[in-house]
Amino acid sequence: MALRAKRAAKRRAALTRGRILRAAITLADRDGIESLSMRKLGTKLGVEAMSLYNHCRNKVDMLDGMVDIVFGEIDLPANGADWQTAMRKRAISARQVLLRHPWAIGLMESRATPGPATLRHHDSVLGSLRTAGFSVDMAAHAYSILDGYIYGFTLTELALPFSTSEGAPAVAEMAGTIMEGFRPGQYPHLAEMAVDRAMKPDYKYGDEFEYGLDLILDGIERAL
Amino acid sequence: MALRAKRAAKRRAALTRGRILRAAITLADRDGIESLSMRKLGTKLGVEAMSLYNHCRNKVDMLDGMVDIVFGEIDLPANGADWQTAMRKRAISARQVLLRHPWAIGLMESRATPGPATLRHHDSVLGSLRTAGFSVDMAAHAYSILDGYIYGFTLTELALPFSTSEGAPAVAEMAGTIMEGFRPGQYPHLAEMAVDRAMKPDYKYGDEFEYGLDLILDGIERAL
DNA sequence: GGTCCCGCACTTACACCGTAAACTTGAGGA
DNA sequence: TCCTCAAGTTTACGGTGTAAGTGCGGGACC
Repeated sequence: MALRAKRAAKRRAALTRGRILRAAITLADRDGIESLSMRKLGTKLGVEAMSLYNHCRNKVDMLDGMVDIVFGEIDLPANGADWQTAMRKRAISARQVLLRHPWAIGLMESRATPGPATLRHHDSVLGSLRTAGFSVDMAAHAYSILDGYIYGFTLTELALPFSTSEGAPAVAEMAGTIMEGFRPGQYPHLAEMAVDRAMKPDYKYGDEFEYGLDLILDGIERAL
Repeated sequence: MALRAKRAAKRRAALTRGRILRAAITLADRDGIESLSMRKLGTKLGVEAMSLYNHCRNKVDMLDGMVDIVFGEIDLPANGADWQTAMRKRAISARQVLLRHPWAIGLMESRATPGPATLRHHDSVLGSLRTAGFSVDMAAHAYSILDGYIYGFTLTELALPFSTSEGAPAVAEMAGTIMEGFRPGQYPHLAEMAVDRAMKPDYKYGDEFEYGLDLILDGIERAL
């Protein structure tokens, strides 16, 4: 009866696996994954750390859940479009999601058990390719190369010592200070690259992404 | 004078940044990076944890050093060969090194300060491309796409729930048990892929690597 | 309405972590 | 011989994940 009202009247909304995971993602986005602890997460939810263990088997299980939510944020390939535009949109969405949650890509390494959103995503991508006429082998090739590129590019991008959103001034400065420490001519090609590109005022490494993506999509089409 | 002999006569060989880093890499390779602690590393070297801080500013500095050593293990592109074979060999070497040190790829994400071996490697690759006639822009494109693919593919490969060396039986079994939990037809394309490929006795995901690599190399050549 | 049960949050405790700060020690140079 | 100083040790502190036990409050039954 007034069960709902009573629940709401309790000092805090009911703790839930979903609520925990969402709060954990928010915290990880803001402060980085290495600073995410059960105690801090509990505090944020107005609860003791140990209460979280009523909803997550352990921290690893929680991280699994977080990764699966992130995967769920990636756009699934649209059904109607041709495979190239479908894969292109999916790749761009995936990169955006991974940039939004920089910790997620580093976690993938150790996630052994894919969650439902992850599986649904994979199934949907494979379905899109098969519908477009890809053989099973060719779909596997295409998926492998595309996902490899998406993850790897974004990983590299995140490793760069500046936030992608602030952009050019930061990287120019950074490249400058890094190069200062060298003997002149020690890394000539690196220096050339820095002067010609990285230190230009409108340089954004992220712009490279679509160049490589299109090169790969062309290559796949030709291989069909 | 007999300084050398005296040093050697001390109960243990002198502690050195290099010796620490090599021991840390061995430990990380064996037990995983998350289990590498200063105390365990000290014990392995016959020394207290705090002694390590005489040679490494802190743990992050030590991890930086480890990553740089790993980078140094990757073959530099040979000078004489044409750029395609040079890049091909480098990519294959990089994948092998990263598989040997699975923790390294996850660490790259947060390394802000590249070490000397890392810089030398980048400079050498860029030099190889520029010598082959690539423009600065085209060299940047090629490097970005190749490295993205190498890291991403290897990351994906490491995320698979089986060691690449043991190969087919493990993944077949794994794919089987994962699929068991689903409603039939829930992930039809995933199931098709599993049956057609992953559960075949001689399936190795690693074989995909060179397919994608060659597709990318072809694409780059055509873009020249 | 009274009773019981049990889910869920809490408390306590433990082993481990990175590292700051103060100490000991032993060899090299003056 | 004494001083200096680099390099290893000891101690300590605040943090971590989580096992184990406690207690409360609402829902379900008699």
